[in-house]
Amino acid sequence: MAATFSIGQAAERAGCKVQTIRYYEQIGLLTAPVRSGGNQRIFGDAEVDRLLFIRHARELGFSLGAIRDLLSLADRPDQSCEAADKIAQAQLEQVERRLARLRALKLELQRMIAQCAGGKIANCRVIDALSDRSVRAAVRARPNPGGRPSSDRPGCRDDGRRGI
Amino acid sequence: MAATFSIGQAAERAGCKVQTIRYYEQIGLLTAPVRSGGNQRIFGDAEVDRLLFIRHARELGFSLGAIRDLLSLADRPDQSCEAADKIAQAQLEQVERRLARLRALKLELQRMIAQCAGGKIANCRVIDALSDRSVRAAVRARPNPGGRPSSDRPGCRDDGRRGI
DNA sequence: TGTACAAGCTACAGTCGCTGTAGGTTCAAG
DNA sequence: CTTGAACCTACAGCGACTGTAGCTTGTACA
Repeated sequence: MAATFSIGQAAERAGCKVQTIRYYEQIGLLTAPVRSGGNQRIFGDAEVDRLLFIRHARELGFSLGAIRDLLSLADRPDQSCEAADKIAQAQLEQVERRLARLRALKLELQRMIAQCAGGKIANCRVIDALSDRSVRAAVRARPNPGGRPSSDRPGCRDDGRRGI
Repeated sequence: MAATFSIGQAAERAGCKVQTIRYYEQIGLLTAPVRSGGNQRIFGDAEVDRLLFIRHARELGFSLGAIRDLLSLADRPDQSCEAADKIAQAQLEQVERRLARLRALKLELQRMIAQCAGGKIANCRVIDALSDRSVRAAVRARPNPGGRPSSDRPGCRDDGRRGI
């Protein structure tokens, strides 16, 4: 006999809020589940899996629109996966652009902090650090703006799942 | 003689919308510029630089609050470093967390794409990867052991709104 | 100098992806 | 049977824009 879950249990499994599930249902990303006699939602494994898929994709930065596309692709298993690949590729490119910029900013912040050893912020260049020109310079100065497979640790930590 | 720009020209230079500039002024991120006789805003190089800074920082995922802090570093170059150093340090930590997070995302996206060898959806590893429990755990696993999904950052689609 | 039309102005509503609250109902443990 | 947690709907609010309405200003060309 198949497992069933209340909305609270489903939320716990997916690592999201109860309201988020209701919101996904409301916008049609999840189909409305069956209800109990007392009008409470009852989720099965399939629904929870779909929810997990959505949450995971959100954590990877996919928009709900992109997730809707991915889900509809997954619903038609005979088609080519070219479209899914395209979506993931676009996401990867965006991530790489952000990485390059962030690395430049990190260098600049480190430089500032090092310079700033108890004195004045005489030549603070935060703004320069992020102006188009200097970012391009900083990225160019570094040999690897997103090319080689780096040896970065994958198990890095972040206190918030949102924000990048 | 210093260059001046209309709001439209400033927007073009910063790569944002006219309304966005007015919004930044409204919330006090940009100081109100001088106006022409006909009440139209006139921007100088300094204002455009500041605007560029805001846009790049936004692209890096900083909130407007954090950007306000970063700007305050640049705005008070004569002050003692102590307060500024704190802000820079906090921002650096945030940058490092974002970098770590982005590296993990990049690896996973690369892995997904590498395995999607242009077949059919039925074998599409992109969709698989998003459904895979172990992968999901690896990405999500940044510390949230208390159970509650971290809600310290309100969700909005500042990420992923372009490019996917 | 007149005129057309692009670009500016203010004010306000809508968007995305949630999150919170109010006020009521249902369920399960004691 | 009671209590209190969890559920329900409906709606407001957030951050960071984005769009629209209805008006005014600037400018290029005849």
